[in-house]
Amino acid sequence: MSSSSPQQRRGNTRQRIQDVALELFAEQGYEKTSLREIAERLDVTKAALYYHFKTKEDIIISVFDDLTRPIDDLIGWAEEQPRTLETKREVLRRYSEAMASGVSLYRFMQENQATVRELSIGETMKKRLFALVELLRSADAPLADQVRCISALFTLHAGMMFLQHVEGDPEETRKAALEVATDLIVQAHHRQP
Amino acid sequence: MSSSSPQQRRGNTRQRIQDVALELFAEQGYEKTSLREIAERLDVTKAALYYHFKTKEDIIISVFDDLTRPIDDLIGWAEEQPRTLETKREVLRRYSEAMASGVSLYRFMQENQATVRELSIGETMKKRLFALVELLRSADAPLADQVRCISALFTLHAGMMFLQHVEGDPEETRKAALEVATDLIVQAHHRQP
DNA sequence: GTCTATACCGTGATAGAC
DNA sequence: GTCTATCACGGTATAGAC
Repeated sequence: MSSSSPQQRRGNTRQRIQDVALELFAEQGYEKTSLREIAERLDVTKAALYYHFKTKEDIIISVFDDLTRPIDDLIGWAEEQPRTLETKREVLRRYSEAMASGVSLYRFMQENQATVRELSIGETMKKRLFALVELLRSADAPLADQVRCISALFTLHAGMMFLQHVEGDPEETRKAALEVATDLIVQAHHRQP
Repeated sequence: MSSSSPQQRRGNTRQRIQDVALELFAEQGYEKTSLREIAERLDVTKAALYYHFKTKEDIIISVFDDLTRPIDDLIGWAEEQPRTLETKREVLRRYSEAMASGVSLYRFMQENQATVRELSIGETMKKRLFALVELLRSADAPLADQVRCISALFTLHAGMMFLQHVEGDPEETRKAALEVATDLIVQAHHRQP
């Protein structure tokens, strides 16, 4: 018991910046959160942040990279599977779980789309979303069924964000959203050859 | 033909500020749009804007009030109707149309949720969304069916925003989204007594 | 290698002159 | 009704203390 005082000694500063930043970004929005505020919470100066990260954008990029690897893996896995209904169900299941274990980040992206769109992570996220839609939909299906696939994805988001504030048990709500989403892709899937 | 030159003479300045502001807010996001930029587009100074509006927030509030009256009317109308399936369908139909005729505003609210949430219009919008959900759902229905009602609303949003960039004819896409949304509330409705 | 002090320019906002 | 001047705060940058 020699070192390590009020706010932990060292080495973990970078990690602590990421944690605090994500928390505040998700709570108050990206632009409304100032670097000063992040620095004050950690009891350092603004300039200290610039030792660990080149810019404000860099902070959120690093968080994004760390927390969305599961989605990347999921897409990689799914693209090597046969395009069966069961594969699609599994994609939704895993996507729902991935979101649940990174709520803050997904809430941030949901509520700061205008910001994210101009950031470099915007392009990345857009590509992944398209990849997911591509995995779920059948190109020759009627337009309504293609909408169903996208709607399924949005339902999972809605289930996490909007519903969480209204109903009781989040986990139960997540399951319900997953059920509805699955239902949608089942309908869309069955109408194809 | 005496007055009215390069940029229209007068009296409509307030209106022109609203138009330009909404356009830029929807395009680049609320925070990324500076008052200087708005002023420059109109060929006046920043301070001139402050004659017409107390704050930046006041600008978007005024636009919001002007453009969301249809939703307010819709809710008022629906609350006096019998809670039948046909009423619910009509709510979705009109909501979809209302969004179509105010795309910029809805896109702004969709992509700047974090900002809107802290603004006074956030509370108003939240109340209206809840009112709409209340009109669509049946309190005693299973959780999954309640999710379906919310999902229906989100599907309309998705149909307007996300899909618009991907597919071809926006009007056709809107119709498809409306179809899927209607389908969802039909399912939810039939499972109640 | 980790941080502080300090300064730069752009932002929303205000007061007061024309 | 519109402008100039001025303000505090935002992200960013660098020099240098430990």
